[in-house]
Amino acid sequence: MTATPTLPEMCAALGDQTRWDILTRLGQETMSASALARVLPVSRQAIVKHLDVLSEAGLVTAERRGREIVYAALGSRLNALAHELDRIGNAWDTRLRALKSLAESPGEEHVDRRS
Amino acid sequence: MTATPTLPEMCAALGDQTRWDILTRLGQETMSASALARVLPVSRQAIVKHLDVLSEAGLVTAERRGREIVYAALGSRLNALAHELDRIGNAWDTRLRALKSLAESPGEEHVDRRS
DNA sequence: GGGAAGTGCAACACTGAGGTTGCACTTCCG
DNA sequence: CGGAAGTGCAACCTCAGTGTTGCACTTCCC
Repeated sequence: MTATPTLPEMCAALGDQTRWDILTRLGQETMSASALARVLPVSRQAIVKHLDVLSEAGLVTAERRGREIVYAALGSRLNALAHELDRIGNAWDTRLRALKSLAESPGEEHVDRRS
Repeated sequence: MTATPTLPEMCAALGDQTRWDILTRLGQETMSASALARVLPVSRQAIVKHLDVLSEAGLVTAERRGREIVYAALGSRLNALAHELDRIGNAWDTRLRALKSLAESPGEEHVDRRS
């Protein structure tokens, strides 16, 4: 068990569509890298790299089964991350409420920076 | 309010150290891009780009205050993401438990794919 | 008015993430 | 044995993300 990945590292591991495709499959049934490559529109080597990232993040387990290696999605790290994010989100909002309750200056114009 | 970002998109927005630096600051006090640039070791333009990403993900709010734009960290989206991740994590683990309880074959060798 | 502070826009550079292909090696099994 | 299936390793390519600099424009305020 290597050092627990940092928060940005965990999120980065989850910040890729292909990796979610893999995780979704592995959440339904355990599969090998080759089996995943047959199902997903990427090469086996690409899948292996993603599995390495996911393994490093503690999101999948690898289990050798004779000639192949079977992977499975692991929920515990995801739950741990969820708890941490929830805690942080609550902290932000409580601070915001505290500021608003004592400042509450009018005439504020909201800006939409989204394209 | 644009379309809600997908799960990988949300995670990708949170998968960068500099953005967490920004969010941490904005979670403590509202600041402008220039103010953040004075505090963090990156240029203002880099900060602006990050703020665009964060705004797109609904993680910060922008409020024009005269000549400057003040940003604040917003927890609601983070909480929503946390709930979704928690739900998914639980689903994975229940499936794993179900499989293990009826397969339970011995002689399994665990492989460590981490470097 | 005019300078200081803040933002907006554009062009550019660099690195790393994601993906591919090719080949060698191990393992299963007819 | 020998082929099929699976994995391991390495070189390579491409592009988007992160960051920079420079300049024009708006806003505040002495």
